[in-house]
Amino acid sequence: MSKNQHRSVGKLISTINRASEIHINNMLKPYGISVTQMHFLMLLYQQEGVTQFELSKQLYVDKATATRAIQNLEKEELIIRKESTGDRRQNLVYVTEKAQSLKKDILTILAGWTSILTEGMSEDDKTILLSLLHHATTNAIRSKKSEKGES
Amino acid sequence: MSKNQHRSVGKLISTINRASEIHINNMLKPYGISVTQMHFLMLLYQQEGVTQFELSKQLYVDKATATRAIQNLEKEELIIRKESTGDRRQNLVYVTEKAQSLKKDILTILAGWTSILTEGMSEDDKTILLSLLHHATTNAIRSKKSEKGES
DNA sequence: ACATTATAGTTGCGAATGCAACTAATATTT
DNA sequence: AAATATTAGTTGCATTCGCAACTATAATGT
Repeated sequence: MSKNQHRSVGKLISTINRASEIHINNMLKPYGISVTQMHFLMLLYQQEGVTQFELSKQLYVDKATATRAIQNLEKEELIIRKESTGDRRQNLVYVTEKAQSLKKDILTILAGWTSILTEGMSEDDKTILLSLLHHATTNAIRSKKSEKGES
Repeated sequence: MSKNQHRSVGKLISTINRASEIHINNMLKPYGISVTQMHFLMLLYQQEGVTQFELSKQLYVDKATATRAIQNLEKEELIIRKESTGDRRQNLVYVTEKAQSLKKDILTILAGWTSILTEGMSEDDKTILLSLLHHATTNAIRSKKSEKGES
């Protein structure tokens, strides 16, 4: 009765996240990129010429993390950076052809992990889970902002 | 239409987890412990005289992580380790009085964060979220095991 | 009983990340 | 237009974690 009684949302999420990182990092090893770098790539498949700061905001990571992730993606020749002509502080980021050719593989890896996580759930459950997680994410972000000097 | 289209379970969980760690670590700073160390403490509030390896299994973290977390908890005088008499390889871990006196605070911090995460959800939704996360956790752990040499 | 194997815990290492301090460029104020 | 403040990006630092190698004990096989 007392064992495993403590199953808070936070603890469960932490456990899932650790497993996710290990699994996806292993799957991505042949491509020379990490989970976080993959998430940057996913954003860049949808948007061209975004700044690093904008990417860090969309992923809710520190801009220093963005710098390093993007540096590695550039080293792997998956993206290129162009200094913005309008504002020379900004780097605009673009995916390369090589990244485009990897897109299908990456989507497969991501979908594979999602399907492992949701194995045994009904389609409705999957939808509900996504919706509730999105709700919780919004709450988490709002809290994070209000603890700083938000707007 | 294309913005924020990529909202995979894994990405949402990663975002929530990052916010969780930052928030709870900040709240725990006065106590000199981290989120992970808190999770160890939570287990130890329910069980006396458990081995480090057992604790690492219950939290699904590497045993090296357990070693370091428990070392720090010992440094903070929140737990003590006793070499098992039956098997001298094992360290049996016990919480101290000091840890007991912190229990209420820690539970409050944890509950506070959970209630931030679930703000605006109905009671039913909270139950469903916990249940689906537990389901996903089970899937994640099974996958992790089967990728090694499981049983 | 002795040799081999397995197990609990520790330590070194590399990778990742947030924070804070810094640089360079732009925006704002006076 | 000169001075000040803000912003994008980078870098140093401290912390954390998983993996792999190692030590010591214990369990198993012959």
